[in-house]
Amino acid sequence: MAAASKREQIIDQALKLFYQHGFNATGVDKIISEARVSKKTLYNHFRSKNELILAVLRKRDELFRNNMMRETERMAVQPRERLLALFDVMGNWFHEETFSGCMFINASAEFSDLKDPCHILCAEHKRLICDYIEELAKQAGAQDPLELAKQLNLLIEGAIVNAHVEGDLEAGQRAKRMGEFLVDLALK
Amino acid sequence: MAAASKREQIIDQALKLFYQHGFNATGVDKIISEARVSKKTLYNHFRSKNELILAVLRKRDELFRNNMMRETERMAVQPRERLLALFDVMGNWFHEETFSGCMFINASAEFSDLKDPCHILCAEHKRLICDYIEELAKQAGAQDPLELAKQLNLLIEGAIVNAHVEGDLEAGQRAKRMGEFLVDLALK
DNA sequence: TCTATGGTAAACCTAACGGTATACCTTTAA
DNA sequence: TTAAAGGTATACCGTTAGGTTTACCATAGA
Repeated sequence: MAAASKREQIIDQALKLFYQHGFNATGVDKIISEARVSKKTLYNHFRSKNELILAVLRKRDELFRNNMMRETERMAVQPRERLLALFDVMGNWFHEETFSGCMFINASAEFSDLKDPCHILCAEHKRLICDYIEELAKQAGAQDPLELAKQLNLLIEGAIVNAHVEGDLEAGQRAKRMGEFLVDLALK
Repeated sequence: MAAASKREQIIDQALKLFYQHGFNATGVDKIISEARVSKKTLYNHFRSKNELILAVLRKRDELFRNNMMRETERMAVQPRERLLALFDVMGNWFHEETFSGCMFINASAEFSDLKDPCHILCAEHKRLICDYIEELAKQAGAQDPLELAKQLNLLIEGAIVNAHVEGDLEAGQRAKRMGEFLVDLALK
């Protein structure tokens, strides 16, 4: 099998395990066993477990944001409606069986030092999501697109935590109702 | 030294370490060394590391909510103002040097199974906080105190994540502005 | 005064951790 | 055809994990 494919195989399995059980709780032995590769192969592709974690987070960021944007733009056409569709996309995610919170919030909990490369990647991910919301807010003609984006982003993060910690699957709808007020306010 | 005191000593040090570095990343050897007790003593008081974690979470819940209520009620007298003072209390917390996010959100990330005793305790903590906000909302004469409480709770959780993951210390103020809007709406 | 009780240090247990080394096998391209 | 590249399994490394055991010491209540 091609090297690139092995690499993806490792990342994909590591992503599943890290997401479901956490980073420190998941050993490399478990990863190679699930990915059906040898330890040598893993260490050929990644210098250390930490490098693998970074690769996993980068892939997750890519997958998550692509999916978020694709779904949002599929569900609504007008910018204002797209801002609100964001909450529906989140709500659907909460209802998935494998939902286990936001991987980047989870990672920040385990790598809490703000200067830790993993934590930096998490902050970057959140910033990119905020950028996307700001772009939608601009298209919708918001008075202060950045402020609206930060507000909606805060609502989304609150909803994710609500859904994960308290198991409140309706958090997406609640956040959407709150978001509607803010969007109306920002667009009027 | 009295037994009860040793127990508290262990819990206090474990709390610091778990909060700063996470649960799985903190070994019992580190805890006993920092708490200056022998391993035997730790295992006399706690059946396992997991039991210690539960004890730590219970203590953190008690300390955190007591402080939250005390500070909120010290900062404002009128129920409406107390609802908003909650965000100031959070904002001040974010600015503390030792701030490392919400310990219960962090714990939920490492013990992601909803049926895990640790996760259950985290959900309970969040519910108790919501109960307190609901009580304030009732006193303020909100039309739907539970709904308002859930909304403000979501804002608080969003602000905590914002502050921790992105290092945005102004998240408390942003959440307060959003909260003001919702409180006005719920009281009119 | 005696004896639990609960403390101590330190050795020890097994299992798992992240990571390396060895030896061999398969694919692929010059 | 051959040799490099990258795969495999497996054994191994030192360290650390959670947890137990041993032997001894200090205090306090009957």
